[in-house]
Amino acid sequence: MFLSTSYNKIDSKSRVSIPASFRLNLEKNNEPLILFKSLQLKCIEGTTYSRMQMYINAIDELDALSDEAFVLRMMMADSFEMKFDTGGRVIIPDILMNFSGLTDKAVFMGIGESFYIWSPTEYESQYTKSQKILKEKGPPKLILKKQSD
Amino acid sequence: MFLSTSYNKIDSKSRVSIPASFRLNLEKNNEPLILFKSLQLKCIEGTTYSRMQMYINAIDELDALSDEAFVLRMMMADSFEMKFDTGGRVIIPDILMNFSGLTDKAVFMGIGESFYIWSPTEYESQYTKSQKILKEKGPPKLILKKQSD
DNA sequence: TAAATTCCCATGTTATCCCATAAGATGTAA
DNA sequence: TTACATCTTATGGGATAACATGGGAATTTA
Repeated sequence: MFLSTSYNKIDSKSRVSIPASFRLNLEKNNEPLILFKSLQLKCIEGTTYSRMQMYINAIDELDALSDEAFVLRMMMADSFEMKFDTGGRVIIPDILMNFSGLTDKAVFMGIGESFYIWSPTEYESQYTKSQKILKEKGPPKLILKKQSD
Repeated sequence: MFLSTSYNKIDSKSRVSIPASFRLNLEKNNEPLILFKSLQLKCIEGTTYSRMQMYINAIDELDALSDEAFVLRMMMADSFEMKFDTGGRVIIPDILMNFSGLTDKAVFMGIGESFYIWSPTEYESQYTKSQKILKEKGPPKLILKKQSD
């Protein structure tokens, strides 16, 4: 599970340290890391190889000619399997740097099954927005369920 | 699985490098590479030998005299098993070059179980189209399932 | 024998590996 | 609590390997 927030530096080689707790989560499950363009937000999304595999399996379940399948295939084109160096860093592909507006600092934000990587300005504006919604509409009403797998 | 996007050059001998990550994916599963005309798009599709076998099996499930079976058989006729040179390149057959409008640059686009090869112009127009659909209809609503095999 | 194809090696660029350091956290004993 | 040692984490830079690509020699085909 990916939780918590941290700021890390992106160096001149586009290298950035993935937070240790995220790395540990991947390592203990023996999962490669996949980064991809978020479909709804201006940020990079990180998740496990096996979760990405679920998205791919979902494509075959859809009508091959549908818009949904088309969009999902394009999502795969904007997805990348990451390799860690000995210091726990990855190189962020240019496509993802440009899309998310990253330059020299990245905000890592764990959201459970995956995590977001934002530029500091985008992060702050989205965070402010979420606080505003929370204040106006109150906390969401949830129905909690135990794992069923 | 095939992920990510990359631009590679097609030289005067119709040679082109298959992206290293695609090659590795094939090698580690000991799979030959098959290229064929896409059925729905103006591009070449690449996939594993065993996924092509699944298409062939699917034909047998159809009415042998149906239009669908006819189209699929024709697709097989335009499919080619590729041989790699020592540098990881293949020679794209003329039929596929002409069909997809390829000249001197190829865009490789991983879409999960297979990948597309586009001319840069065709790629850009299709990519733009997908972004437009995403914006208008929003991200596809999926129910992700764990692997069942 | 001319043309095309296959094989092999050379090269520049880029990514990957490896080592070093500094800041911070954690632990231990006075 | 303070002082010191140890471990982890983030980060910098240089050496090395991998990749994409060009070109030529050897081999095949017509």
